[in-house]
Amino acid sequence: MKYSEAKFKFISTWGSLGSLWGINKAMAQIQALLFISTKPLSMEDIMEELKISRGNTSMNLRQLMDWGIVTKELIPGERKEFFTTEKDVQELTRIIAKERSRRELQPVIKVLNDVSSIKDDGTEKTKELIKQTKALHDLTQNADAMLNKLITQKQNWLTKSIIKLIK
Amino acid sequence: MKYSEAKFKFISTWGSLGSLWGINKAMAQIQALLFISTKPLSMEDIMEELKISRGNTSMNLRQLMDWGIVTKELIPGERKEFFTTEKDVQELTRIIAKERSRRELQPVIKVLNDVSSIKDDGTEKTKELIKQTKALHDLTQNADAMLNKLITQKQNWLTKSIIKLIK
DNA sequence: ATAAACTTTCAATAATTATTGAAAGTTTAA
DNA sequence: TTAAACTTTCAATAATTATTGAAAGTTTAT
Repeated sequence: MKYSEAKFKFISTWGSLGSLWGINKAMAQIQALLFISTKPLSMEDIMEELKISRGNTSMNLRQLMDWGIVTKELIPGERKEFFTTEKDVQELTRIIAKERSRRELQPVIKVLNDVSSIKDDGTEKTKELIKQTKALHDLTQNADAMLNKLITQKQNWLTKSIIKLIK
Repeated sequence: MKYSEAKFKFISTWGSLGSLWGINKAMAQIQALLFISTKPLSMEDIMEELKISRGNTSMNLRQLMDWGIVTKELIPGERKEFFTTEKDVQELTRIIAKERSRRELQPVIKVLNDVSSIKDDGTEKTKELIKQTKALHDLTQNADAMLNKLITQKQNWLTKSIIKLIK
């Protein structure tokens, strides 16, 4: 397999995996491209490589920046903006976990909590609704706790990195 | 909050959370409805409750059965087929984890593995591609291992259930 | 074998989501 | 202040995905 073929395959595969992370194709592909790039890329570079429009690139770069995955890099003497992505995969995982929890899990936990606290009128169906909603509430809560654990490990990672630096 | 309101809220919330699990709205809503139902439901019941067409109901029930989440229940004296869902939330999590791993993670692991084994021609960009693809390969592998761990815990769960039964 | 009761399939259609491109907006250099 | 270089916005359009409904298929009872 040649480099260009491998690169293409990597970008498109990672792009389609995006749905697993809850991010769209273009977003995932931009991230993938930056991920294997050895230097920051401009909007022009990205448009060119991925054959996507300026608008699309702009919007998805912005979203990636909102998520905290991509950052602007200012290159002295250049008018254009350049972009890089978080290169540590573990860190990337943490960022995504945190964002998805905040955006998707939290609202669900709230609703499940509301629903599971309806008045128990003693009928079987009400009992079942309460019981099962509570079970899901626990599960979702749990998933959130797991994500949070992942996130707090960031502290350790950061600490370790700093220790490594000052040693 | 009244029962019917709570029920509706629960079904629609769980339905929209479906995307988080990688299943579509109707599929998630059918599962939610069965989840809080105290008795098996027929296709007719489901169509009626969720206001969806016969075809849609049929296709999504089938998919849920493919996933192993929903099972047909034969009720003596009834011509219609009735359906129930796995009621144990943990078990549900395991089934979904397993299916998603099989359907989505496995193919990605394969591609990442292929890509990361391209010939190292010594250039910086090739090195970066190999390095980063390997990192993602490890991550995906890891995610898969986690899901598998979750799945094997099923054994314990089963054992416990059986012990509980025979005690 | 027939017909009623039910389920599945699938082409057509609707709903949703992603993408484009050009106009409007912003920043920088001179 | 002007204009060139660049980015953002957003209405229009394209692509994708979900849903319908009716015809075809299957099963069961007589």
